[in-house]
Amino acid sequence: MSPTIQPHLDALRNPRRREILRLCWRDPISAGAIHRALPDVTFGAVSQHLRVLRDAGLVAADRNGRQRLYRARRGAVGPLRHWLERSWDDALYRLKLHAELEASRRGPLAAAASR
Amino acid sequence: MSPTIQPHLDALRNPRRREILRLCWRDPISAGAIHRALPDVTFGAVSQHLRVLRDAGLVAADRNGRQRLYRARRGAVGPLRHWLERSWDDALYRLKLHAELEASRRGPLAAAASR
DNA sequence: CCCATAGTTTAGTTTTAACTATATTAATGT
DNA sequence: ACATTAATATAGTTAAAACTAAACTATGGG
Repeated sequence: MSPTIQPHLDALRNPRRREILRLCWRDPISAGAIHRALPDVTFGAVSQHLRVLRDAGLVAADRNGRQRLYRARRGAVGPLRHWLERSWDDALYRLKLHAELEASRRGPLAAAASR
Repeated sequence: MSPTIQPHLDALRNPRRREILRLCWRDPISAGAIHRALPDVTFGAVSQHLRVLRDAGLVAADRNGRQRLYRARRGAVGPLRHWLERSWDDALYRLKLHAELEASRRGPLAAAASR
């Protein structure tokens, strides 16, 4: 029912990883640059976060000489958004209510038939 | 920047809690009924999950005699959805590209002025 | 008041996440 | 080949999450 959102939720749950994802959202950025942007985390920790994000499919890396450029896979956030909409938002629920209301406006018989 | 999504992410990250939230999504349901619907979790654990969901504002409880009826606060999922859209989806990004494209169509000068 | 039912809370344990420090791999320049 | 830079991987530690079992609280019926 919720096929692949678990790793996405796990990845985005961590504020540090959200920050890292933001850092590579617009333009590709090297792991080292990310590390320098986050003063109080070791390089190793950053690399581990990047691995989680990569495993979740939220970022991708391209080799560029001896550094690795990370970029957010922007579309990868879509499924989570979609899941949120489908499963949890009240949009569908309201749609249903609206439909029933419409049906009842067309008269009791029509409303009963539509159920 | 992301004001209150942390507890929501923490709460929804756990599959068990997602299931519990689903159980009280449509109609109010007692804690005991939730427990009975989740065979391999103790009552205590269910109660703890409910507390997390309650603290996150995702469910509310009404007393009904000696039982407590839980119901999902459907609208509470909105902020998370909104945050996802604003922060992470590529919609804004595409909107920006689209605007620049439009500007460039109106001629180089207009495009330059719009920047 | 006493007992049963419905839930919550607490204490303690196990599992998992996040981190540091260190070792290791891979690419480049000399 | 060797040293340097950029990054990943691993081992071990600490902190947080999830769970169980048992104690506790509150409500309603006799």
